[in-house]
Amino acid sequence: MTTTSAPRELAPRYDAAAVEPRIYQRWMESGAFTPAPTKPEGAERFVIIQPPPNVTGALHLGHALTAFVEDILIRYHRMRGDDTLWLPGVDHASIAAQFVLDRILAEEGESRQSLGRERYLERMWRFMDETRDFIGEQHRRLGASLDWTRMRFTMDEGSARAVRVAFKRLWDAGLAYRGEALVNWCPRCRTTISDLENIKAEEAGTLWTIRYHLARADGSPDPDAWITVATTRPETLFGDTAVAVHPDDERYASLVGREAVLPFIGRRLPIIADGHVEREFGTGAVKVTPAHDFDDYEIGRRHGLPMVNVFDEEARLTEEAGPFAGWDRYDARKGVVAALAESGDLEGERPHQMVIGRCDRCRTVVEPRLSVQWFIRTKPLAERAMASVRERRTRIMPAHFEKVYNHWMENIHDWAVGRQLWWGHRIPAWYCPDGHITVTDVEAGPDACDECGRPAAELRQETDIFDTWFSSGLWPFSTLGWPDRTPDLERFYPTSVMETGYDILFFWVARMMMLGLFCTDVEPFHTVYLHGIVRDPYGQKMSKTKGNVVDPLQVVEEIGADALRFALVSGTSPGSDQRLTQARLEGGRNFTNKLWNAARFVLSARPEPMVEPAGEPTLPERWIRSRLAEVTERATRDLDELDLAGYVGTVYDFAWSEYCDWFLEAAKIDLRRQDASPGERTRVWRSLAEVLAGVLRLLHPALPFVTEEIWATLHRVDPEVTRGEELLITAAWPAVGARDAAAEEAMERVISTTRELRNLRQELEIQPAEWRAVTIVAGSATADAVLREAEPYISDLSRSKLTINPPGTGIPEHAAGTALGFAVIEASDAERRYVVDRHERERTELTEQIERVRALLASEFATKAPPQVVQRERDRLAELEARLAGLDEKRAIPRSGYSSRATDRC
RNA sequence: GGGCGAUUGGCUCAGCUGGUUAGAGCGCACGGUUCACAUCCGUGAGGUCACUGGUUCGAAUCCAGUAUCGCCCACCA
Repeated sequence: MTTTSAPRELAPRYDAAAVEPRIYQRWMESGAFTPAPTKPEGAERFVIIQPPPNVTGALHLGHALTAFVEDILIRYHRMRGDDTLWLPGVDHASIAAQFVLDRILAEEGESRQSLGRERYLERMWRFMDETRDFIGEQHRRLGASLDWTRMRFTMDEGSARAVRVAFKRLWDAGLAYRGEALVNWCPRCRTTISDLENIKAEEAGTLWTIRYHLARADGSPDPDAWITVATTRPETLFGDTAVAVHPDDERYASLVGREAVLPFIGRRLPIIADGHVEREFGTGAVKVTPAHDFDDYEIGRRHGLPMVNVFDEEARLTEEAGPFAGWDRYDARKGVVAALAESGDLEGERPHQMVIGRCDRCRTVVEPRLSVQWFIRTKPLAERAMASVRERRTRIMPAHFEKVYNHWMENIHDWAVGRQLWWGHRIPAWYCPDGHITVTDVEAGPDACDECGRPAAELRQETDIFDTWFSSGLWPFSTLGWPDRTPDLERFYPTSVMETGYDILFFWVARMMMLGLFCTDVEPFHTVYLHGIVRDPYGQKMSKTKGNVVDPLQVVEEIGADALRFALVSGTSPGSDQRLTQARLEGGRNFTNKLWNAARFVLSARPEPMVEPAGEPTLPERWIRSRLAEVTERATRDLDELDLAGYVGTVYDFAWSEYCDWFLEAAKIDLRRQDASPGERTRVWRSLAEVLAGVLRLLHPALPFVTEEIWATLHRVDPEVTRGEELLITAAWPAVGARDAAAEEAMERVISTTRELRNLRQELEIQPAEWRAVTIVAGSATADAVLREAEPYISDLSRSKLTINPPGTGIPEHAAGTALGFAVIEASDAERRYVVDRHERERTELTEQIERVRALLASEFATKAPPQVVQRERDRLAELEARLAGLDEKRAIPRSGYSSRATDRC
């Protein structure tokens, strides 16, 4: 670390861009991010395994939000002395990585094909080495206190082994199998994709109606008899193996059992009845293409139809398509339609809204494709995963996502885990020439075929790799050493909170639950915290194409990571989207600035010499400490309940509206009093500094940089205030102090009174700089005592030369009511007139209010509401009546004033 | 076709298990050159809590329905 001078003051302006990296460096050097070598005695576990960002990705606001939420929780628990681990990682993201590398290869004049598997993978690893640290670097800039010594990668050795072992166990348990099924195929990525990666949306299409001529006895088409089918995909016609109608559809009843002839190639198609067909749709007759449509596949299976594959892996028509063999699917569509039109068999076409699935990665229209694939049998896994949530062993926040989770789990399909890509974990299955399958978790592969004992040399490994989410699903424990029972696994598993966007609840959270329970017999985390999407100010999703993307790092450069963190976290609510506006960002920046300046004042106000504190604490001192106690309690509770916006808001309000607005101002007055002794000054300053220290501790998880920077100076200036704790990141979370209800109540009245005086001055258009004489007649003995103690504050903060009269002193007509008694302001006749009028209005209002409460108390409310609530209303009525009595009393008194009966208005 | 969520001052959002006069930030109006901060300070205006009905002594809050917006799931070619 560079040696810097050690200033005892803070710079006039907080320069986040300069301070933040320096502070981060200090944290790194302190080792604060890494858990102690052994678990501290009695410490509770708090562990978050970071959702690994894609290795190829640039940091976006979603990552930033995740990092901030997790960092706040980790810092909080670290300060509490819990056994804390936050483990970072990156995901190898098969398809996404391939996508990016393909582009790079294209620039280099190469391609996947030109390189071949081996050289391609070498190139990929080189690419990984170049980009792997990128996202971590960005997280460091955000202030994320991740334990970088435990950095993991879903393609590292540990993950690879976990993948093999998990798959072997699934295979042995009969939960992994290989079979033929219709899967989603992306013709551009040339791989299977999961249901989740197949993004469906309404699109405009065309519905064609086509005549299929009935077959005559010799199999030739009858030119005069036909059945008209409706289709949106004429090009799949070559894969038709039947025509289906509804069993109860009388229009076609006579045709069921006959055959139609497929145009172009003359295949004979049985006309079958199937309940799945909608009579109302199209013509009520549908061509059945089992190899290229999920519905038709089911029909085909029910009726034992042949399944004819007409597309190759790039969705070009195969030899099955006769004259159209080799055509692209969309060219073929046009060609088929044109040919049918020419032959007169195209009956009609009309525009049609339909749902089209596109590849999540490349937006290419997904093609259902019949192929032999590896599957995970998910039903039994899903059962357990649902039970965990139902029985509260894992809690989902917000709770309503439980329904979404259950619904998905209940309707889950088997998971097609194979991908026809190169970059990823290769499925550890070997085939022998006799068709036997051997699955092993041994990296080198099996010695021999499990079934027939053929030697390894004759076995051939599966070329498919796993869906990226398979290794991601093992993440919470593969990162801790599983399948070995490592000390880390023992100490840190299961983890505490899984924080991620609700948009990957199924992709990832659901799979971690299923695989976690299967592999480790325990839920991988206790709480799933789902955050929403960060949108632009108009509620639009951010996207590169819209050009409305906010780059977190740019924001950090401009206003600092703390400010961004404040903006994002104060707007977050689990499960809900938020809009990020300039105003919110400025709010964050302003708050760091406010803190900085408050601290700057505190540091500069330190009296010299510092001596033994002396004297009793003032009302503001007692008040602020009591308030800090309450805020500490609330902030702690908010954090325990994962209400982060609540936590930030609580401390923000306290710091700004109570500490800065009132206590700081009150303390200034005490520190500047001529008659204050050094001991008293020391005491007041200590209160100032200690409460500031309390605020810094409370705020550190939310605004780690600015609080740490202020802390450093505070510690240098007065280590007693920081209790000798040099670094805030490892300082103790504050304990809840004692409350002082009397002080809180009294100070509240002092504040109200001050406000009322300011308000009155403004209404009377008194110049802000002008000091006026004000006499306050205390409303009660208590108020009298409070007034005498608070006189300097009320005076100074309202620019009043204050005189305090005891209760019962005469109250002139132009006195104004305040929380502590009547205030008589030195005034001109016009001003007096104004105050008198003002009080007429007040009197009317008061009378109305009293009427309302009386009516309420006369109603059933009095007998049916809980006694406590009724009592509150009674108390309120008494206070209103007392105030009214005070007003009346005042009016009864001649202007000269004289003593009268005391009334307790306080 | 199912399901979920939202609807609170001009804008963005808080309002827990129903309980006084519904809060905040931004914006707006007025005022502020003193020793933390104009990235600030002070004062103020502004809300039939989407609508209809119900439960209740009492509803922004609970229930039912309606409307609008958004999202998720789904096998009408």
